[in-house]
Amino acid sequence: MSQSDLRVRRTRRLLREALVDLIEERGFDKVTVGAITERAMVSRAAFYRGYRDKYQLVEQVFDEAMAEVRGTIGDDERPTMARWVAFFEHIDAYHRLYGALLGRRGSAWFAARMRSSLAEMVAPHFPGQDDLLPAVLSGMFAETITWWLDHDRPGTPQEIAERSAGLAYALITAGGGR
Amino acid sequence: MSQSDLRVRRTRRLLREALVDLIEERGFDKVTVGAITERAMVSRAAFYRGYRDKYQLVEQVFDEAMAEVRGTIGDDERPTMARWVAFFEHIDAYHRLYGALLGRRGSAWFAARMRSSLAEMVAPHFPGQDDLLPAVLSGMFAETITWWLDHDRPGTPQEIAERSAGLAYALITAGGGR
DNA sequence: GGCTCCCTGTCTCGTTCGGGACGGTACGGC
DNA sequence: GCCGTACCGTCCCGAACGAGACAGGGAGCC
Repeated sequence: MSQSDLRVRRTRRLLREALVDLIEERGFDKVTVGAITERAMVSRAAFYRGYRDKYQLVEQVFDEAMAEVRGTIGDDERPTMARWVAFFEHIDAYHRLYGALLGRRGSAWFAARMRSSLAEMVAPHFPGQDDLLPAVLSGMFAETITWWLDHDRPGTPQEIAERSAGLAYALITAGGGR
Repeated sequence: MSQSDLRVRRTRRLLREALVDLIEERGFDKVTVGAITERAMVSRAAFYRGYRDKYQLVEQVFDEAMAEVRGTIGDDERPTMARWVAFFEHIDAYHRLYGALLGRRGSAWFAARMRSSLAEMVAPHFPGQDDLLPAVLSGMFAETITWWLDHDRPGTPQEIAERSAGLAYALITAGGGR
């Protein structure tokens, strides 16, 4: 019920945008709940009705974005080039969010969380193995994204997707044989 | 009381921004109340609690901006160059609003209203005369602003202020002698 | 040790808001 | 003609919200 209430969706959106603004301005560590709510024109009480703290806000914003990209990419297919491209197009569309969270002003806590999320997305493609390869792949992947965003996204999403895919396949054929 | 409620101020701001967006996109005439509230993430009921119709929204947004510029310029001084510059700096800061309202996609109704507002600002400087000179001055003034905004504000506010002031003084010395 | 700030997280009460339905008007297609 | 569609403007009621106060926790400074 309340999930679809326009006020709830609006509050979430305003808080999300204020969060990204403030991370860009002063870095995640220096962002306070009061500053977020002031920028968002939302009361602190409303913030705490929806979130435990600023960390949970980041998690939820991130989860929503990941859910969206999972939806557009699809779950059960093998990794094709179209899916790589779709992923980087998603990063491109949300570049302010990811750049703020993963960049120099982001938080190490979140970067680690993102790597583990990526590992979970990758792992099903390598059944019956331990989780070293997914972990390394996701680390490489996260690093590629961070580099791309920190350098203001040079080239098109297609190009960076192709380069990233090339690196990943090299890693898989080299170390994936067991 | 309710004027200072954060929700009221937020609603006004969201509606104002949505209005400017939509005028830029489709022109004032094609903007509906439903489209404004949808873009602003505000209910139609909330809109009608605050405004009679879209025209009153524009009027109030415009009145707020004019009140602000009157405040920064001051009321009782003679027109100095500093005041001309301050005025164009205001136009510059709110260029999306004025560009949307006065430009090709704006409304003739509003442009006329703006001219008469400018005439009211100018008239006190020419006491004891009929109102032809203020009317002509404000028309020229409005035209200058419209031209500047439609051409993406070439030059600095200072430069356009100086040119505009030069034109105005020429008009005054020519026709103001009576 | 004190003291002052600033921030956190929680709560209550009165206000504003959204959902949704209503009747009315205008326009266009068949 | 008679439909369907779209927008307007108004209303009620329950839900979300803001204001403001509260206790508690650091960090810095004298």
